Amino acid sequence: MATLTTINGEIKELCNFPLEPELIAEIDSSSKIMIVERDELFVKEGDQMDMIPLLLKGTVRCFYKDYDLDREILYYYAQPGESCLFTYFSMFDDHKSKVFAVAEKRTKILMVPREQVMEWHTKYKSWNKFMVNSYIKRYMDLLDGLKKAGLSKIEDRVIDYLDKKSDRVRSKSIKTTHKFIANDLGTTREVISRTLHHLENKNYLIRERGKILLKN
Amino acid sequence: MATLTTINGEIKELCNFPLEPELIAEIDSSSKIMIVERDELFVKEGDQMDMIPLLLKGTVRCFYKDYDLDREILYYYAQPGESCLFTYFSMFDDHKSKVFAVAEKRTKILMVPREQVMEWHTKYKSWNKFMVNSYIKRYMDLLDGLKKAGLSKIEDRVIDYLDKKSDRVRSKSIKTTHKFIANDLGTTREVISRTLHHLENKNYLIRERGKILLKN
DNA sequence: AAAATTAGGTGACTTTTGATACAAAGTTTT
DNA sequence: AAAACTTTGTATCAAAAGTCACCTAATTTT
Repeated sequence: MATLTTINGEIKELCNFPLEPELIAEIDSSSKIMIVERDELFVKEGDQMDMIPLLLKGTVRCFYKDYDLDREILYYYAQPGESCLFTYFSMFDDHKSKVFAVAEKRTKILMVPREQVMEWHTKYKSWNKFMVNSYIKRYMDLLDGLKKAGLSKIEDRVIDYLDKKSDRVRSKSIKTTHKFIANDLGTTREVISRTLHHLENKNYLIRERGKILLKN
Repeated sequence: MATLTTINGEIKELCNFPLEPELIAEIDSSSKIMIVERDELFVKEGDQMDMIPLLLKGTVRCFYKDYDLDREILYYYAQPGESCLFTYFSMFDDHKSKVFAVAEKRTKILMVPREQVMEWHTKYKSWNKFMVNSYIKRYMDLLDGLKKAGLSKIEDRVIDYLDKKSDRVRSKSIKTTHKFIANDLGTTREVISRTLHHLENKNYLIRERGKILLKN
C-alpha cells in the first residue's frame, strides 16, 4: 500500500533549473511524498483528485480504459521531473481522474495540493516554466508516438518500445509478456510473438519466458 | 499579402470566459491584428517568432515537413480562440518556428509580442487559464488522432476527416482534392479515391471534381 | 502429483493497405 | 484548338497485419 511521508528538501530532484526559495518553502510546507510499490494502481478513473502527483523517482504507466472496445489504451509513461498531465488537466473540469496510473517500479511521488498548483502558476515564474516544460515534453512524446504509429511497421515499433523500456528500467533484461507489449502497442499477442521471433532471428534479442534480453 | 491593423476591442472574441480589464488594456496596447488570406503561408519553418499568433477567426493548418520522407505531416488545424501551440513552444528554446502554417480560409489573427505572452502568465490568472485550456484542447485532439490512427481503418478516418472539415467550413460541400486528403491522412491518393468511391456507394457522399458533397 | 492457469509457438487464411501502371476526363495555358 | 497539366478511375499485385485454431511448455493452485 502507498505510504505518505513528509518532505525534507528532496525538491531539488524535481527539475533541472533553479526554483525560487520561497517556492521550495511552500512545497515543503504543503506537499507530501508518497511511495508507491511496483504494479500498484494508485490512481483510478473517477478518483477525486485533490492533489497533483509529480514524479520524483521511478516510472508511472498512465492509461485509459476504452469500455466500448474493452481495451486499455496506453497514454504515456511518466518519468521523474514530470507531472501526471492528465491529473493536472482534471483540475480544469470536474477534479476527477480520467485515467488509471500504475507504478512500473517502486516510485516516489510528490503530492501537491490542487489549490497551490494553480496559485503557484501566477506566483512563481519557475513553477510556470516547470509545468509548461512538462507539458511540451508530453506533447512532443505523443506526437512522436503518432508519427511512429502512422509511419512504421510493428517491427520498428516493438524495437522502439523495448529500447525505451530498457532505458527506463536501466537494464537490457526486460521482464514483460508478449500480451503486455501487445496491449501497449494496440495489437494482438500473436503479432508480437511473431515479431519477437523475427527479431531473435535477426540477433536483436533473446526470448525467454516472461523476459526479453536485448543484445547490442 | 498579410495585413496588419490595430485592435479595437475585438479581444472579447478571444475566449469564452472573462479576461481582466487590465489584461485587455495590455493586449490592446501591445498586440496587432493580422489578416491572412486563404492558402497563404504565413509562418515558415525557421521563421524568427517575435510574436505569438492567436486565432480570432478562420482556421490555420499547421504542419511539419519531414525532409527524410519528403512528406508533409499534418499536426493540427487551429481554430478561433486557440494559439498556434508550436509557435508558443518555440519561445522555450530558439524562438524559431518548427512548423509551417497556412490559412485554410480568410483568417484573423491576434499577434502578441513574445515577452508579454510570458509575462502575462504570472500576471493574469485568466491569461494562464486561457493558455492552459489551449494546451489541453490541443493535447486531447492529438490523443484523439492517435487513437484513431491506431484503431480505425482509413474509411473511418476519412469520414472523421471530412466531418471535421465540414464543421470548420460550415458547409456540406467540401472543396478539396483526393491528393490533399491523402496528404493530411498520411496515405496515397489511390487509397483515398478507392475509399471515397466506397463511401459514395454507401450513399455517404457524392464525388465531384475538386469537391465532395456530404449527405446526411 | 494432478489440475488449472498462464505464456508462448506456429501455420493457414483473410482483410486492409500500399505500390504500380495506365487510362480517361476536365482545366489551364499557349 | 492543341498541348500540357491536374484530377480522378481502376485493375492488378504484393506486403503487412489481424484472426483463428490448436498446440506445447512452464508455473501455480489445489
